[in-house]
Amino acid sequence: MPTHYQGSPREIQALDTFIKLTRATDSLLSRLAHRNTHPGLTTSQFGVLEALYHLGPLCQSVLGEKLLKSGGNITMVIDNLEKSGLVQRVRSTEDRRFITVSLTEKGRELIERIFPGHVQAITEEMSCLSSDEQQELGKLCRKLGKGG
Amino acid sequence: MPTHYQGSPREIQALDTFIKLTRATDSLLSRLAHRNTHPGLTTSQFGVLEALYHLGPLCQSVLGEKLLKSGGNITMVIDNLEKSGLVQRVRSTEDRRFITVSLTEKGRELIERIFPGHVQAITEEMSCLSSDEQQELGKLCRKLGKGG
DNA sequence: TGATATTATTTCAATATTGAACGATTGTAA
DNA sequence: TTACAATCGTTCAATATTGAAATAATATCA
Repeated sequence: MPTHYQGSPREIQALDTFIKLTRATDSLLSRLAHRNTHPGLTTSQFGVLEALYHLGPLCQSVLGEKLLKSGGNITMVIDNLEKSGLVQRVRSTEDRRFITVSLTEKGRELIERIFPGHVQAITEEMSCLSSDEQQELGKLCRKLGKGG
Repeated sequence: MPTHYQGSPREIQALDTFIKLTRATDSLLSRLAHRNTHPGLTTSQFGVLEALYHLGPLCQSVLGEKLLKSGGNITMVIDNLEKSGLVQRVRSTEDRRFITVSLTEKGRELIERIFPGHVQAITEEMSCLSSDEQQELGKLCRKLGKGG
């Protein structure tokens, strides 16, 4: 999307880079979504299962931090995963404010089964970049992600 | 988020790069959202106004392509912008399937007023990367966005 | 011309997402 | 200890988002 914005060269470059970044990410996520790499799960649900799979049981607030989502959102996504029998809630006995969310057997079995296909799809979609380019992209994103 | 995934080196690198990319973008967008650079507008609404401002009047399907959103979504976002009096719908007379969406005076005045602040916020958030780094990031994103 | 396919938009159900308000619980400090 | 502050999760209203089904209009082709 061209912008024609009359700003300083620094602003124009920042805006141009920002647009390329967000469009590339949107486009990549959209292509991945259409591969149906996690059938029967929404992207958010898949993200929660993946986090619990790799990090172990987590309370909802930590889950929200990891996934960069609000508390209200986590409550709803966990609700739906719980209805599907993929995760379980256990209220902590030491501090009764916390609820620990963990995978059920069904949830673990599911994420273990579909995760390899997910990785393969990502690998294919990233294959337009060489190994060196991926390395460089990762480095720049790491720097940008931490913020100014 | 560490993954501990036992895949080929190629898969591990792709997954690592993918995670860094999506987290950097999420984090950047989240930081921008908290700057309240488009008060009273959602991010989607701002995106529509911005597109119409830079590209001129567009029909809804083209708007959906530009913004990478579904038709149903565009209908709702335009509905809300129309209620706010920021855009107007006009059904095409040549081909009555099309609806042209354009900015109202109020909409144009608004986007003209808030766009500079939006650009400034982006410039500040991107300032952790040098000009050369932004150039490089843009190039890599451009390549990735087009897909494998 | 008439049947069929394509395209643009709307509608709907389900889920996501946020921010604010709220209740429950725990920590803190006078 | 008692008031106050902070934290965790839920609820709610509004909007977003998708995909599928439905409608309307146009294009194509036999």
